[in-house]
Amino acid sequence: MASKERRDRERQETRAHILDAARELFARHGYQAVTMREIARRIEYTPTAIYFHFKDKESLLRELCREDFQALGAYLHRIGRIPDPLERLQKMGLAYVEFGLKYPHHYRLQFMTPSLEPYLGEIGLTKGAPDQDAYAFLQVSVSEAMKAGRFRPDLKDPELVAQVFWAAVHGLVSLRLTKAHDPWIKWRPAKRLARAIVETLAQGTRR
Amino acid sequence: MASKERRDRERQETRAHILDAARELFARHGYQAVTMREIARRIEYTPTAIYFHFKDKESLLRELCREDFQALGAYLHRIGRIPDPLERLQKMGLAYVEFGLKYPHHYRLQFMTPSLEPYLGEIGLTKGAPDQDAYAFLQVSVSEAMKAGRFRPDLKDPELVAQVFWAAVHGLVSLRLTKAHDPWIKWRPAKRLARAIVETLAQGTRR
DNA sequence: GTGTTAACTTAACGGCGTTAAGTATTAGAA
DNA sequence: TTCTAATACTTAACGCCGTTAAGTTAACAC
Repeated sequence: MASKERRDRERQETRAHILDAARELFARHGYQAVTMREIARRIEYTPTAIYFHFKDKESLLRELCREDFQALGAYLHRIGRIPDPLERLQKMGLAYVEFGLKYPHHYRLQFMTPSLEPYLGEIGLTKGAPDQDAYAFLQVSVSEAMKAGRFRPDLKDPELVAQVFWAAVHGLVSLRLTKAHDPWIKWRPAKRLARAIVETLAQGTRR
Repeated sequence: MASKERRDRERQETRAHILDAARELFARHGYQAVTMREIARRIEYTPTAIYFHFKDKESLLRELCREDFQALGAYLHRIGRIPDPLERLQKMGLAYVEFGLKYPHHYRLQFMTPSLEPYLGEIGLTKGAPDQDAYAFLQVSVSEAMKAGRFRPDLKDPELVAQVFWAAVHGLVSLRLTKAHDPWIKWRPAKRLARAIVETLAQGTRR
């Protein structure tokens, strides 16, 4: 009957509850610091109940990460199709850094958490769809710039150039996240650094 | 009498034993995965014995890290004083990536482990000594290049440029370490990526 | 009305980092 | 030479953790 559907709905609701609690706690304290017991307490269930909805702590993480990758994809795709591919690449770089520093905990989970290393390809995002797969979007933009002859002639491999761009912006975000409060370093404002990086990349790859 | 010195020496020896065991286990399995009990087993003491020599697990990490920072400083300083500062910066970038990928676990501890975030300034390295403080060495080289008028005229802040260089090479190392086996990405060889990055940086900042 | 299943809870396991309390060995003082 | 005190440990335990086996309860199918 309809009761079956209601139960299904209720199941999805508690599932979502768990995810919400986990998301907030992970975001506030980091993956490692959060315990299953704490998540359970938050939603007023016993720890065991979570295991009825998720295999283990790591699958919680992966589920959240899947959502975050989609969010990043959308965030970058929002930039849209700026006609000039080099300019688009610069805007993407700025947006990437913005995303990373705006949602540091999401970013940590996605790109700085080793435990989820081998599973990224298996979390069910459609590879190559530019609005979901930010890396594909980057590749496409690099390829277009290359086809338009905007890069130095010795840069013939789009994948290589894409990886150079990605590495540079990721470096900025991840360094600032791990060494944010280190008195050893007198950090320049992130915005200025981001601009300097994307400009250097553009200048350095330009024909 | 002399027995005091012998005891001191013995104390240092077991201390070193603990550090050696910790170093190897951290390197093989990563900080989080290694337990104090395992370290103790390795050196045939009880777990409690470690606490006589070190405050807790994290101070083990910090002590090892101190050594690693010195190692990196020496590794880069080895490059010596190539007269042309832009060329020197490129060589430093390549060496940095080499170091990171050659000693991935050391690198992880130094630059990708959040728990040691606020203590970097307190681990007893001499700040500013170019053979110990790799960041100082980088700064000096950037400053020299700037004074020699090798950079674009709009690049007037040595600290900013140093941070751009660092971010780029760190991005390469850390991305490759966390996403090394991700089938999502078809990684280009690290050497080629490193060369492409330092060339792009040099081209992109050059006058 | 009875049996089955879904969605939980209770209780427990083995492991963790860490600490309080105890113990042998040694050093130096009386 | 005996006593005291410190050193370098060990034993036992605490309060956590992720996870699981077994039990419970309520709603449904027949």
